[in-house]
Amino acid sequence: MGNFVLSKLLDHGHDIRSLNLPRSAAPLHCMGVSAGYEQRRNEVYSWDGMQRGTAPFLVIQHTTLGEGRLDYAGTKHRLTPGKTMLVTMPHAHRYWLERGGEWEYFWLLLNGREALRLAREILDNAGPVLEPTTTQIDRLAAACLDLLQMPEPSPGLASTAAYAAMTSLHDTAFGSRPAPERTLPAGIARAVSHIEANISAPLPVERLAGIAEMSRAHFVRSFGAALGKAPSDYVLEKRLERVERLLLATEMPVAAIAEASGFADGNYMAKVLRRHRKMAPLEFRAAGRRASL
DNA sequence: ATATGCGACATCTGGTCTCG
DNA sequence: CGAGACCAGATGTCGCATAT
Repeated sequence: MGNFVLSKLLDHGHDIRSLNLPRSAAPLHCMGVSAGYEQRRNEVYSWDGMQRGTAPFLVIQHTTLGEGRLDYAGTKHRLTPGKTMLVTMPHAHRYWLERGGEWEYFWLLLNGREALRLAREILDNAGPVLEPTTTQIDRLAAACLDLLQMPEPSPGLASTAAYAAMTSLHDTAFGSRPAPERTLPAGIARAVSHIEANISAPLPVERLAGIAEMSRAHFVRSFGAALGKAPSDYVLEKRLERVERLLLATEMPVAAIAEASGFADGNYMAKVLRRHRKMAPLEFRAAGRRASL
């Protein structure tokens, strides 16, 4: 009967660690910021989800002993051993230790768009309190231990640990059930289908926001929450997919492909392709042809 | 409580141009 | 056709205000 990694974490003893990583030139969207393993007893311990700034992040806290309390938008939960709490900030919730109580847990603090997107999906589906299987707990504990013990922290390693934690929670919340058809908010869905239908036309964010009937700032926020990436990134990906298809499936010249894919000219298209695929257009065409022989 | 709008900001990118 | 320098304008964010 497992929990091998969990016991290693318990052996590791109480500890807290914050990683102060430099801002990367190529941002990772699921990032571990800090982690810890602690015991609280007979003390005042309370966190309010509205009082922790406005920069969004999320906390995963898994109880190993004792009991914590969570008030999540009016619903009260008991956090007993084996239960994992997932909360995002800012949000109307509070978690605390009852007077005279005892609470032992390990926790991870993450940020990044993808981490928040996953958290939102999990919260929508399963709520803020999860009961992972033994294996899933071990995966969480391993991620926590990784963040605590990482000898030379780097954005990549911190992201790997954070992703491991989120995917464990994902499995807890969704298991192997088939995905329920994704329902995007109506405005975002309108914008997305407009993008797909008009990929060869200019698609400035301002106009997409108009189609979604939102302000530009709010549109970018909602789009990121729903799809895990910025609108311009999404558009660029769609354009690139089209460019690649046309390069491989047709003999169209570069300039024509650029126009058909929404790029102003072949020159710029080549620059983008090079940045994302490390290949010039005709090089990509040749390489693809070679690979399919 | 939550969703949305507003305006300012620093940063990034699309598009142009030159050259090989 | 492709690489690279350049920069106005576009983009993503933030803190805060307002609406539902």
